[in-house]
Amino acid sequence: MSNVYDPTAIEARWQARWEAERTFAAPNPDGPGFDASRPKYYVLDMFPYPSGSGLHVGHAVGYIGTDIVARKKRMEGCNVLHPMGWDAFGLPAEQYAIQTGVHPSASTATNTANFRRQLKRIGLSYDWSREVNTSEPSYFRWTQWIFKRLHAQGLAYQAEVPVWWCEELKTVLANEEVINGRSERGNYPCVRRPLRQWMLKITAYAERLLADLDGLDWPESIKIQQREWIGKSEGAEVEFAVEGGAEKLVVFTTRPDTLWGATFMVVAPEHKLLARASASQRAAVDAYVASAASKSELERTELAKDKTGVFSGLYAHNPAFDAGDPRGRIPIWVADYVLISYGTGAIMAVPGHDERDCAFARKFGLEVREVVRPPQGERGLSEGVCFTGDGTAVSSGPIDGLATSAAKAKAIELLCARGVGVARTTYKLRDWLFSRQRYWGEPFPLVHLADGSTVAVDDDALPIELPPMDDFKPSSDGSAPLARASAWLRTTHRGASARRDTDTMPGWAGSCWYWLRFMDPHNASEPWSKAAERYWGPVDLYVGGAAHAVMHLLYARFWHKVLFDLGLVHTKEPFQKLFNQGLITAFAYQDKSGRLVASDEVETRGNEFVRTSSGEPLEQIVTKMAKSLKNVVNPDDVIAEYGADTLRLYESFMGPLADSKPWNPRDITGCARFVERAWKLIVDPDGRDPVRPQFRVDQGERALEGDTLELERALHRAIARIDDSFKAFNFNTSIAALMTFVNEAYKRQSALSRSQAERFVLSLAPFAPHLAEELWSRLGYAQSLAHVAWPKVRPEFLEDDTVEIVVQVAGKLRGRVSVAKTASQAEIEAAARPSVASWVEGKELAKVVLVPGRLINFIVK
RNA sequence: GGGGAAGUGGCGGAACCGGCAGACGCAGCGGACUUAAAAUCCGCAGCCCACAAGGCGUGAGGGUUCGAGUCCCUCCUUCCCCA
Repeated sequence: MSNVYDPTAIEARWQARWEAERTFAAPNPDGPGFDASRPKYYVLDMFPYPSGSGLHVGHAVGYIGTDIVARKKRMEGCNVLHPMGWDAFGLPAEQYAIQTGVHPSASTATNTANFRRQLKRIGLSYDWSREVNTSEPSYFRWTQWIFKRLHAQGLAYQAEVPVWWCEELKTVLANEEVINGRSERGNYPCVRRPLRQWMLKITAYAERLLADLDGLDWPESIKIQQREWIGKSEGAEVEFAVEGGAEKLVVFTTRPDTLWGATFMVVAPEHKLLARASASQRAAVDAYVASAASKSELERTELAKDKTGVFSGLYAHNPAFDAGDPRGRIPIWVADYVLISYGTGAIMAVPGHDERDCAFARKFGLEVREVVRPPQGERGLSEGVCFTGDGTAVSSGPIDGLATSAAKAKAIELLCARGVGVARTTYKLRDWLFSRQRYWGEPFPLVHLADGSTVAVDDDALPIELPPMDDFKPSSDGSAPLARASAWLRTTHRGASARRDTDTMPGWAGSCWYWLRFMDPHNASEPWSKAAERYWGPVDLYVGGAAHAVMHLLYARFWHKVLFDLGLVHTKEPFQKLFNQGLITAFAYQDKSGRLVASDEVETRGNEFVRTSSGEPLEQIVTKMAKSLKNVVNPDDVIAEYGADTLRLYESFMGPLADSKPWNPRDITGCARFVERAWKLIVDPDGRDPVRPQFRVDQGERALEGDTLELERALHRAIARIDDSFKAFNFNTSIAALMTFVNEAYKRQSALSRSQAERFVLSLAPFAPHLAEELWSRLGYAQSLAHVAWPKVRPEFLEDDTVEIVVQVAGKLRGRVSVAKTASQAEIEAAARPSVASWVEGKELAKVVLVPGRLINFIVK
C-alpha cells in the first residue's frame, strides 16, 4: 500500500464503492431497508438544462453546497433524499438540430451523459437510481397527465394573444429572440400579432400565491420579487359611457378618489373601441396603431421616453358628473403607454395626480385639474408639481375634505350606488402563455374533433409521444412543425376521427413538478404514490440561482397548489426553505478595442497581463462565467490537476454560498496543501502502515491533559464552527476551522489521539468525502462513514480556564490582561488597572464598563 | 424603468446580540532543510512614521453610543435579475 496521497486513485475507488454499495440510495417507506425511526430530509438542486458545453465550476458550487448538507444530514441520522435529473426539453437543442441536423433526442442523450459523468466525478452523493429526464416519455407522460387535470379544472384555455411575428423569417419568435422590435437572428423587423395560444389561468391562484409566501423560509428578496410580480392592487372598476354608442369604456383605477380629476381617457392601440374612431381622425389613428405594433412593451412603457398618442375623435362621459355637465365630457385618446394586456386596456387619465398622465397632458395641452391637496409642507399642483401621494380631496363634490383613504371608500360607495362602478382587486400577474409552435417539447394531450370541440385524450392514451421528424423549422404560416407530421396528426378519439393539437408546452412545464417525481420515479401507474409524497414532501431545502426567483418558482408553486386542491399532494407549498447560491465570476481579458481574449492566450508579466502571442497589453476584468466571454473553467480540468476533494474545498472556501465571488486559480493551491496536510496528519507518507502508529487501535486512548486537552478543545471549537456554518451556508468558515485544527495538530502531533483523529476525519467528510472515507478505512473501519454519527460538540471544551480581557481607556485599546474565567468585576478591574496606569493617571474616572469575558473600558474625563 | 444584492489589506474573505478589525487562505518577505532549486516545515506581515511612542484605518459624509464594519440618515460605486 502506497502511503502517498493519490487523489485520482482514491476518488475513483470510493466513487466505485459508493455506486456498488448503493451508499446514497434512499429507500421509500414501502421499500426494503427503510427505517421509519429516522427523520426525513429532502434536499434538492434546481436541476440543469443539459447544454452542449457541459458543466462549469459556477454550476458546481450550488451542487457542492447541497451535497455538503446532504452528507452531514445522513451522518446526523436522517433519511436523505438527494436526487438529480435533467430539464431536457427546450429551444437550444432544437436550434442546434436545425443548424447541424443532429436530432434533439440524440444531442440530449450525449449531453446528459456528459453532465452525469461530470457530476459523478465531483463525488456528489446523489441517489442516481432516481434520475429523471423531462424529455423521456416515461416522464412527460405524467406532465401531460397533470396538464389534463389543469384542463379539466378549467385552468387551461385558448386565447388570441399577441406574439412576436417575423414576416421575413415567417415565424413566431419568443420574447427573448426579439430585441428592439427586430429579430435577434438576421435583424429583421418583427411585429406583435395575435395568434391562438394555450394559456394557463395562474391568475386564479394570484391571491394564494401571494398569501402563502408568508409562511415560507425563503430569502426576503425573493419573496419581495414574487409579491412585486403578482402586483396586487386594490381599487375600483369604473364605467364610462361613450358618446354615440351603447358600449361602455371600463377602466380600473387604484385612485377612485381622483375620478373628479379625470379629464381625458386613454385606450391601448389594440383596443376594439378604436374601430369607431371618427372619420376625421381615422387615418391618424390607423397610422398610430400600425407604428405601435412594432414596439415592445418595454419601449412603450419607458417613462423617460416621450409620450406619443393620437386623439380618436371620440368622447366619454365622466360618471362623477351629471349627464350634460360640460366638465364630464372628456376626450378619448389612443396612446401606447396603455397596454391592452394589462387591466382593461383603457385608463381614466388624471393628469393632476399621475406622472404619466401628467406628461401626456402637458405634451398635448389637455386640461389638468387638482383634486387632491397635498399635506402641509409638500408641494402640489399649485407649485407645478404632479402630486401622486395621499392628501385631502378638493373640487370633488361629495368627497371634498376627506383624506385619501376615506375618499377612496366613499367614491366607491357612490359609484356602486349609481351602478357605474364596483370595488375591485387586480393583479399585475397575467395568465401564462403555455404553448409554443416548436418541436422539442411536450405535445399537448388534446385532440380536435370534427365538430370543432377540443377534448383531452384518455389517460390510457398517454404519453402522446413526439413523431420522429428531421425538419424542425417552424412553418411559414406560423403553425408548428408538428402540423407537418401528417400521419401523427390524424388519430381517433373514442372511435371518432380526430386531429392532434400541434403546439408543444414551454420549457418550464417539466420543471413544474419534478420534485414530486423524484419521490417515486419509477412508478408506472401514477405520477407518484400518495405514501411517497406524504413521507418526502415538502422539499426541505431547495437550492438554485436567484435567476429563477420569479418565473420557475411561481409556476412550480402554481402547479403544486392545483395538485393540492386535487388532493394529490398534502402540502400547500412545494419548497419549505429556499436558498440562492451566488454567481461564480471569473477573470476575462480585453484588448484595447474591448475585444475579449481567451484566458489561455493570456500570460502575466509582473502586474501586467499581455497576449502571449503578441505581447499586447490587456485589461483584466471580472464578469460572470460564460462561453462567450471565453473564461469558463471546467471542473474536469481542476479535478485532473488537484482532485475532486480539492475542487470541492476550494469552491466552498471561496466565500459564503450566497455570495457572488471570483474564481482565482492561484488560490486553489491553498486547499490542495490543506488536503495534503490533513492526509499526512493521519498517514506517514514514508511509512508502511495504513496510519501512523499512534492511531492504531491497540495503542489505546491517552488521558485528556496537556497538549491532548488543548487539541480536544481545538477540535470542539472547529466542530462548533462547522455546525454553525450550516445556518447561513458559509462553509468557507467550516474549511477555515478545519485548517486551524490541522495547524494546531501539526504543532502537537504526538499528542493527537486516535479518538481525535477519528472525529476530525468525520468532520472533514461532508467537505472532502473521498479523503475522509480513505482515512476512515485506514483507521480500520470496513464500512463507509456516510452513515456514521456526526461528532458532538461538548460545551465544556469550548471554554478555557482563563480568558483574555481587553483593556480600554475611553474606548481606545490600551492593553490586555489574562484573568480566570470566574473572576469578579472587582478582580478584573484590579488586574486591568496597572496595565493602563499611565493612561488613567491624573484623570477623573467617570465610569467603568465591563463586558464579561471580553473587555473592560475605563471612561475618563 | 422597476426590483434585488453588495462595497473590509496587494487578492478571496473572517468578525455570533454594537465590544481586540483583518481569523483562514493566496500572493509577498525571512529562516530551517538541500550541493542547488522545487517541495516541505517554522516564522513575519493593514497603512503612515527612520524606529519606538503614537496616529490613521471597514466606499464618502453626518448621527446615535462609554464603544459602530455592525444601528439610523444622505450620497457614491459595482454586480445581478425582470420587463
